[in-house]
Amino acid sequence: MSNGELSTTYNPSVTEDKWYKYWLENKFFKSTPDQREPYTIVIPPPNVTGVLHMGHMLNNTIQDILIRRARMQGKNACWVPGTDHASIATEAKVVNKLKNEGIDKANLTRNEFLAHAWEWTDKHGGIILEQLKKLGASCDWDRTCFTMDDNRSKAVIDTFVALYQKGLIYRGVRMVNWDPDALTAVSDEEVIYKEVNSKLYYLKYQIEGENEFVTIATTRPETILGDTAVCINPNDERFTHLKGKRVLVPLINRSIPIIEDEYVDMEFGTGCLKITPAHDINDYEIGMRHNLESIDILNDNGTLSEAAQIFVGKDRFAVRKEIIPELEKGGNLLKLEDYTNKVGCSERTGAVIEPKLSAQWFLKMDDMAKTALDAVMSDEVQFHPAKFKNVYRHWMENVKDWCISRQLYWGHRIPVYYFGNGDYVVASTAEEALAKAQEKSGNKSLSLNDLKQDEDVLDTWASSWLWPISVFDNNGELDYYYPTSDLVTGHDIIFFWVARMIMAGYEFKGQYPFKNVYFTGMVRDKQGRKMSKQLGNSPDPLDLIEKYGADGVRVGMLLCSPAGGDLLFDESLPEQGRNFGNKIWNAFRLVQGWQVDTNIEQPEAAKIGIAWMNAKLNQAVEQMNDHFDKFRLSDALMTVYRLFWDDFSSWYLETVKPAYQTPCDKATYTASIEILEKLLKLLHPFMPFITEEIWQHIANRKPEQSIMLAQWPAVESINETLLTGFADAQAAITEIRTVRKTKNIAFKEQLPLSVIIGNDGYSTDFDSVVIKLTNLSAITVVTEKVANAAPFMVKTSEFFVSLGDNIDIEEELKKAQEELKYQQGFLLSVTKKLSNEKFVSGAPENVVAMERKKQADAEAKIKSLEEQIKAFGA
RNA sequence: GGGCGAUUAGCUCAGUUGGUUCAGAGCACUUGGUUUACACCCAAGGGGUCGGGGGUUCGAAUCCCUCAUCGCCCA
Repeated sequence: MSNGELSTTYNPSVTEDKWYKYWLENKFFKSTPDQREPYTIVIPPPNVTGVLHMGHMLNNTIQDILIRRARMQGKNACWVPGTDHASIATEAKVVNKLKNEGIDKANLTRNEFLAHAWEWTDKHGGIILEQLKKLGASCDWDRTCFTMDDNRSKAVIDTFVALYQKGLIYRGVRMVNWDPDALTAVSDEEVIYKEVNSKLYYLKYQIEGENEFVTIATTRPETILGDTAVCINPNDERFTHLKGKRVLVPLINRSIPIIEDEYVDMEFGTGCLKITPAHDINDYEIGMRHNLESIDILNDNGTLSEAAQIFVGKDRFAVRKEIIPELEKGGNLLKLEDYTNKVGCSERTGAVIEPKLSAQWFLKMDDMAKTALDAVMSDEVQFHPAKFKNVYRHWMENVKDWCISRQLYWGHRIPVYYFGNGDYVVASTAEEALAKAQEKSGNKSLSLNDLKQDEDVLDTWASSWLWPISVFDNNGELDYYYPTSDLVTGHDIIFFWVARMIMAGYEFKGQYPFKNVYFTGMVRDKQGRKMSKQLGNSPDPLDLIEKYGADGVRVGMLLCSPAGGDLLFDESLPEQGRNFGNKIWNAFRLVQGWQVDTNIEQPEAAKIGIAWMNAKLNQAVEQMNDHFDKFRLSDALMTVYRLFWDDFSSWYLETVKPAYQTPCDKATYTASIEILEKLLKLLHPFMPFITEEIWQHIANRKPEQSIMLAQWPAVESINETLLTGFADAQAAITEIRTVRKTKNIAFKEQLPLSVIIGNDGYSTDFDSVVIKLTNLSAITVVTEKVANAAPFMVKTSEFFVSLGDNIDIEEELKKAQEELKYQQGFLLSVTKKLSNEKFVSGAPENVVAMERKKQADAEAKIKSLEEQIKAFGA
């Protein structure tokens, strides 16, 4: 095949789909338990509501790199894909969709609503997974799981029952974060605090039986209707006279006590605090301490309830406006101040969260949290980067019981069954529940109709936390694949998900769920803004793939992704990835275009080039392995990037390539192909498509010979002497090129080079390479300085490019003098160091030896430069 | 308000136990280039008091203190 048949630019769009299909058809992604060591990743299941965004691209690129490398290392690589039902987000989407169709959720039964939700899920739920295929994700698709499919649901329900029986789940009335739009409690982690400009209202409460007032400050004047006390700090001398008295709530004239609690900040507002236990978490706690009544003035939808007495049925924000003129009329409004405070909003619906007292199910966290904390602090589970251990510890040490119930339809229904008088049983199925209920009540005539299942569903994370366990069948698979190897996820869900999976792992399997957690950063735009639909600053990943190829995008993602740090994405990155693909493509085109002539001998330069390239390759594999072990994936990529671009393309290929239209010897051709194949293997985890494309061009391969299944290169011994000698030759080559450039000497014009070999040696072994790459007529070893030449030094060896009439004495003299000055300064600092007795006695031997060598080298250079300057006639 | 982390070249970031390779990489930039694999390219360059100040040490980007700025998490 001549390279005329291959396009000069690589075109990903014609190869990527082809190879993905090929891999799928040959079931290369499939994993079943066998004798090999397993390497397992469970995907962080994307929401069924979502579409692929840049965060997924990053996350899944990383997982695919890890899984492909593990596969090439001969491990049984298993990447389990799946999706998450995302109860509140999905329910909100479905409610919205129904609203647009004129259907009100309130008019639907649970089952009718669920039918709509399932329809929605079936239609949209798999979109992301399909999109991941475009990225090249090598998931075992036969294992695709959904958090609400039968097996996963059973696991969640059984877990609830087991934890309940262990006494870890309890029902309690607690202050929860209430989302008045979604009509459900949400977890602390689902509340986003936003800074808003609001007002601080100063309100006067009349002291009962007196004509005196106390003033309190609040941002939420409508909540006064739920006040059950006014609180002062017992140490506040301004209010000593108020102790033991009562005040009247404005407008409704309810008499409430003045209580004392050190919680009150004497500096803030007026130093008097109104207490509304039903609608503020701190007030609730004070209320508990002082046995205060809680008056819940809000309905679930955020309107005022009968308990408020006035404004009943009006939304809390409307009341906040309307109550002000009333207070003013009653003489209760002292003043208004502008104020910025943070308001909690629902992550899902955006609604302002209302702290609300509510009966919910809770899971005790203390013991589980302790085990999970120890696991991470002792590095039994390793975090990458480790800085997240701190964040994790802080949360774990302050963990609160987990509110696991949600007032929604979409999710796993709580397996609690009530029968008569609020009594209940907990069981996996209604039938079991009935049996338990009959026993508990002693009433054998109870029937299924007498049981009423709890209306609520479980928090989505109550299924996600089981994910590394529940995705495997318990028929031996779980034992083989669990614990999994690595987890790759965003650091934003360290508490939601990672912490809880670790808890679940120890609680249910007695072992960690994964050995390593790789935290990715958040993908931001060039200006550091989070990517969002509202801002419109997020590129569509599929458009990017279309434009730059999946390989290009993968490389682009990785180029800007240090572990855990946010990454500033911009299109120059996938562009760089695409360019790299093109570089690889053209290097291949060059090699495969060579005509092989078995009769010609291998040139010396080629022989050296091959030996050197192999040494470089081994060195790079060693470095890459180290980077992979430490989860420094962008460094691993950069290592192979430079190996391919700089060492292979710019140095190796230039060294070995035959002159234009001349054939290549057999040995060089074969070695070049072997080297290229190794490089492709090292690149494969990062760029699966182009590597397979070229791999298949190189030879006719059977399916089982796919590069996907090839062995990751082993590290062979590295010839250090060769690397050093070649590096010296490279330094000389660069110097010669500079001479050509500054003197405007065309490459075609041959030049003679002379060398005086210095005391640390210059190996003439590499002369053939130097001659070829700089087009020299000859290299001559001399003992005297050469006149009319441009001099330069590599280490202590002196080189002379003879220039004849091209020489500019003035300029060379100036250069030499500058260099002399620098070397003298350098020598001075080294000498100073060496004459410091403390340094010589205190520093390690090798460091001192190094300094002595620097000294000797500098002295040699100075001597040489001085002679040179003399020769120039100065 | 509490905690955590960061600050290194124009930009994004490495820099592992203080000491060869310690001031680096990629991109960007400058200059030159149709040397037929690649202009999605080649070659050669310029560029940083390692946020400020203080300290420990023979030696600090690295350890300690302090100030400044920014970011994140929690309340």
